[in-house]
Amino acid sequence: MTTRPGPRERLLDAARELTYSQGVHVGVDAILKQADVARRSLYQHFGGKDGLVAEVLRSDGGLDRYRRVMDEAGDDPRERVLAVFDELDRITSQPSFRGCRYTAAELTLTDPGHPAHAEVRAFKEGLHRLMAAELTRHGHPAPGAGADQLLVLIDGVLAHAVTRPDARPALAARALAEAVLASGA
Amino acid sequence: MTTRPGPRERLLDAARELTYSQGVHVGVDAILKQADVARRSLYQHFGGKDGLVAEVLRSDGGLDRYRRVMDEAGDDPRERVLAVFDELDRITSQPSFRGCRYTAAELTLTDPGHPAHAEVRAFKEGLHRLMAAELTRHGHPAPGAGADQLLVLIDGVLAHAVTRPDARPALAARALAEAVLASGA
DNA sequence: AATTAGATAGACCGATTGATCTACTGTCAA
DNA sequence: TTGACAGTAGATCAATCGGTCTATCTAATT
Repeated sequence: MTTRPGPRERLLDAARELTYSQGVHVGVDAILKQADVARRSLYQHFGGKDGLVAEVLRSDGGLDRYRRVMDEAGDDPRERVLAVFDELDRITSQPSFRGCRYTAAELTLTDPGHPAHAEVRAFKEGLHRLMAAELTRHGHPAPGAGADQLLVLIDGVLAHAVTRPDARPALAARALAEAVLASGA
Repeated sequence: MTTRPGPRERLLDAARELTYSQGVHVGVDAILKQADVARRSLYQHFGGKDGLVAEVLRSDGGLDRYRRVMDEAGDDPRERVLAVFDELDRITSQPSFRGCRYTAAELTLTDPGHPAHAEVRAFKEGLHRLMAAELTRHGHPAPGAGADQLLVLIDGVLAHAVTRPDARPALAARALAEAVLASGA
């Protein structure tokens, strides 16, 4: 049998799910109820709701997902980058898709001092490094600028698909990603 | 002297400013205070906070801004489209920039029945028509798909610039917009 | 001058927010 | 057995939320 995860893990899992489906403004009560955890445990482990939300973003493993998708696409940098947009098309086509967790946190949390902002920035910087590395291997003349373009495309897909998923923005972006890759022919 | 606008206009102005700088979760009290309007007037004119927020989006005139920017760029469709991204670069470089009002509303308001969602959709559909018209004049072989690409770029710029404004995402997107325009050579 | 509609001021409501607190339970090690 | 500790359960707190209410005032219409 599988041992039930500890309160800390249960809190993270519940918060991860609820903050995505309901937004970061879910009540603490709802998270506690779904995690089946005592109120005190939340403040013991994370100091408060802000700390929990930030830790959800930090431990989300979003970068690993991108890495895995690219690794499954093989060795060719071109195929690896394009595979990201194929995956985005799958993700944004699901009914449960509700936008990018990081962008949503950035736009929803008004307070500039909220610890979540640092996690969002760290994530996007990490993604930038990831893409720049691929472009470097591909022989792109300006991997940094090219990665900026890819990030705009990714964020654009995730933002636009919330309102107009039927437009299949990931496919539209895929074609433009080919243009980015063509820069380093 | 200029006559003071009526309560309805003052409410819209205050809500427009506060929902952008503080997010749509600003309290009704803050809006009433800044508008210097009685509580009752809000419910008389808009039925409630939801109605006010939706009307702010509907009456924002965002499409007119895009039209104006393009008109000031002259007649050439290519120049008109690229001018949009030059303007986006200016907007996203301002310290007061806090992201796209429509995307923020879409991501922040969890309730699918919120009247704001219809306004967001109407705005983006209108923008799509606007861009498709330019591409048609430009001789683009698939104006609808091309407009989808431009919208992804625009949303991407506005989403990405919140976290990484120094990357100048509008300039990165501008180069890709040229690729979109080149499709209809 | 009388009537009426719109605006103002502010008390008030129930619900919910995030957070703190005390008291109790179970487990494991010394 | 004792003590330490993490977790549970739940009362409780002040603050805030959106919304309704009554009462008063004002300005335009009749």
